[in-house]
Amino acid sequence: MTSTADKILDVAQTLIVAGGYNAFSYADISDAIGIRKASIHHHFPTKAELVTTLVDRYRQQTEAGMTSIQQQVSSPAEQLRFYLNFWQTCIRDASLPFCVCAMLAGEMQMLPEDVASRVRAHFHSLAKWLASVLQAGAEQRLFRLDKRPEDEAQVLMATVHGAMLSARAFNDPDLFAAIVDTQMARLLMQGR
Amino acid sequence: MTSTADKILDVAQTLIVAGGYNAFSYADISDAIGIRKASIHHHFPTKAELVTTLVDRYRQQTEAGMTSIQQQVSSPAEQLRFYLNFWQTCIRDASLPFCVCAMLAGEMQMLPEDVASRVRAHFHSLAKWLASVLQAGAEQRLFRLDKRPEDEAQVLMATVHGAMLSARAFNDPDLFAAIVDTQMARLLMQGR
DNA sequence: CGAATTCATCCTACTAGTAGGTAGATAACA
DNA sequence: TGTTATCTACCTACTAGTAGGATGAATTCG
Repeated sequence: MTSTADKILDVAQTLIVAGGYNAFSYADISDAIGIRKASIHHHFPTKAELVTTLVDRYRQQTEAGMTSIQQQVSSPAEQLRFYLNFWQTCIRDASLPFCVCAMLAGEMQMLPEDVASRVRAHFHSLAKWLASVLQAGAEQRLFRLDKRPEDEAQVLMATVHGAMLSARAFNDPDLFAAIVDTQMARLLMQGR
Repeated sequence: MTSTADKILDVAQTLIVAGGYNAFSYADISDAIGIRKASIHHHFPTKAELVTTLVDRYRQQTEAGMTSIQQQVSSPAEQLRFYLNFWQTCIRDASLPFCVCAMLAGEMQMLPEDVASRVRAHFHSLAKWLASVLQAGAEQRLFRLDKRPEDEAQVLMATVHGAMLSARAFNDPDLFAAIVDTQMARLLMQGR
């Protein structure tokens, strides 16, 4: 049993992932969960506060996911594989076919500052996590890095987000896996 | 001297690039170019038609750009460099800090079908052009491709779009160049 | 115990403002 | 002259957000 506030955030997340900040309204949420608009305003007085809370929750879930990956598997190569598989699955079964923060990043200039700063923070922490995994992998001679782990992490992150976009543009979930797997293979020291 | 219709498209393009399909209105354009809303409707009866025309124009400009690159420089490596430099410059001087179609691709599900199909078409032709450049470069031993040119083109395109997103998220235009140059360097057969 | 009170949740009904779009008059132009 | 471009004025639907009341479940008080 989930709370009303959580249900509101769930619907809002789905709608944001589908079309961004400006593509959803309180009325949409109202219709989706069978509650009056005013009741949504009771839980989240303004749209900015709603999305702020939403991004906070998303960041928390992401952080938990990262920690979980690092606890469950020890090999940096497998850790990266887990991260990529997560999105591969999300996109394939259409459960979360886009990163909330990647979606919002495109609208950065139009977002309330409270939201924008949190989106930026997500990008920072994701880049940091990827860099740490890449660095650990490089130290264990699992990855071959041409540049600093931080730089390679930026490339990888961009590829992942771009692959989400391409999968959507081509309406082909498998394209995400194809792009990301190519990049993953390039990181692994193949035939060296 | 540009026509009113072109001025409308110019403003609309700037606004779409800033926040997507749902983040601009006829009133915004009206304010920007000092013309009444109704006059915009004279040129573009509906918003869908406006954006459809806009994407058509953008695709035409892109096509012309590609052709121009292939006429002016012969080396596939330089052709690719030209393409990447174009975006590097656009993003750095903030003239066109995002690809219109990449922006719209994120909102694919909410777009009018006429717009969506054109966005898809842009992705197809861009992927095709990149693949042809990569293939030519591989044949001339300028690029080292791990996979088929079509697959490598998809990776490259995703990286470019993802780099646009990152540059925006981090509010750092130079990040685009850093990401894209790393990927470019990887394509070139550097001492391997 | 039971009554009074607080509180959270949800509601109906409303606001001011904006969305995309239309009708019809007027002006400029070929 | 008719055609193209622009205007004023308006429409309906929707936007985020507010005011104030009904319900019911805790909590406090006599």
